[in-house]
Amino acid sequence: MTKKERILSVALYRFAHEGYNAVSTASIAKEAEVSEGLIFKHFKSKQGLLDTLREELESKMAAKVQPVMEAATAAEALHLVFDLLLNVDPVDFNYWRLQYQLKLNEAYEGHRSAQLYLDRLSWALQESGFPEPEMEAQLLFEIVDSALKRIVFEELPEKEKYIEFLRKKYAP
Amino acid sequence: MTKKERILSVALYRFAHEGYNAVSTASIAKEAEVSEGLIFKHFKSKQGLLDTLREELESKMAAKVQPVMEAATAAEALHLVFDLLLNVDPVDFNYWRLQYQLKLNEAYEGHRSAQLYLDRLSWALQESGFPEPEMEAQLLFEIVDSALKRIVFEELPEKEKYIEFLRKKYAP
DNA sequence: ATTGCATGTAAGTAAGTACTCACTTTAACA
DNA sequence: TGTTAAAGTGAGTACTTACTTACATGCAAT
Repeated sequence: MTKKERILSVALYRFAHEGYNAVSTASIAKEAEVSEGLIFKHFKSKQGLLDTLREELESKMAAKVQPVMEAATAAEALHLVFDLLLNVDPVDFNYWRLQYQLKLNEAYEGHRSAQLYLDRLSWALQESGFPEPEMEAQLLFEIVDSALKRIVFEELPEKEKYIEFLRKKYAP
Repeated sequence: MTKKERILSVALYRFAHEGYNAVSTASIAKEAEVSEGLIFKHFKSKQGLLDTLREELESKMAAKVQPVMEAATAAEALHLVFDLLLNVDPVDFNYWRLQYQLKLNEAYEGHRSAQLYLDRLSWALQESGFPEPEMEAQLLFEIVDSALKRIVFEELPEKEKYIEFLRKKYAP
């Protein structure tokens, strides 16, 4: 692990758990055992450090969603939505926690890709015979999002049971 | 409006929109047009100011949930869950936004009263014939919570339509 | 009248903030 | 082997932070 990677790793953990503003560059440097100046050599500013983490986060999000976007049939797409929840890698938990931190403040641009995902859900639900596919898609989106949140914050002990319970409602 | 109330009002708005750590006592004092020292006279510390807001928030939450807890029948309880969403007072939006800020970090003690609310939903859903009332209650809780979130962050334009869509699923 | 007390302010303080700068070390390569 | 560029440091910068202190004002009760 290079020093640069150590900075990123510490920053990800601290930003995800305590929030961007609560964490100082000095404390990141100390925990990563590097000089504070090195943070600014590599990332130009504290915001630049966050931006780097956000880029990593966004590519992870895109990869996660891809199977649903590329599924051959509507039924398969709906099935894969729940696989996505079953397969969250604990190594990535802090990236998702960071996402929930970022979503709160700034108007956060997950909007563009989120709309494509919503449209895809809407299409799949219509194909599957749901009478109000658009609202149903919005609801399903919120359900999956809140389940993901509970998973990464380790508040969902009976994960598998709960996900199967959800799946029955949309992809029986 | 007394100076004390002005401090609380500015702090609520800023904490809710920007987050506790991003807002300085100096900037609160300036916006409320009082001296910075007065904040510490009244609230002892910045954390004390937040605690005061949190107490107000908690009593507002208890009042919101009360009708559901005291409903005579299960069907009425479920019906009232959605009224709760329809009747959120825009004047209180910042209190709910603050709640979503606080929930993220600290382990936030909404847990005790949340469990009572969950038990109540579980009971109502069982009475209404849902086969898995506990998971269904958990799900309903998340659905209502995310709808409230979208309402107070003004991301739900067709509020009434969406709430009726939800109500049909639980209290037809 | 005088005490006491809550409300209020202006001007501090020490510690912490993000960030810079002059400098040294490391390591690949002509 | 000497040159070059990146990686890395540690001590500084100007500024902001939460909080304190000394002092002023109005006002009710003794």
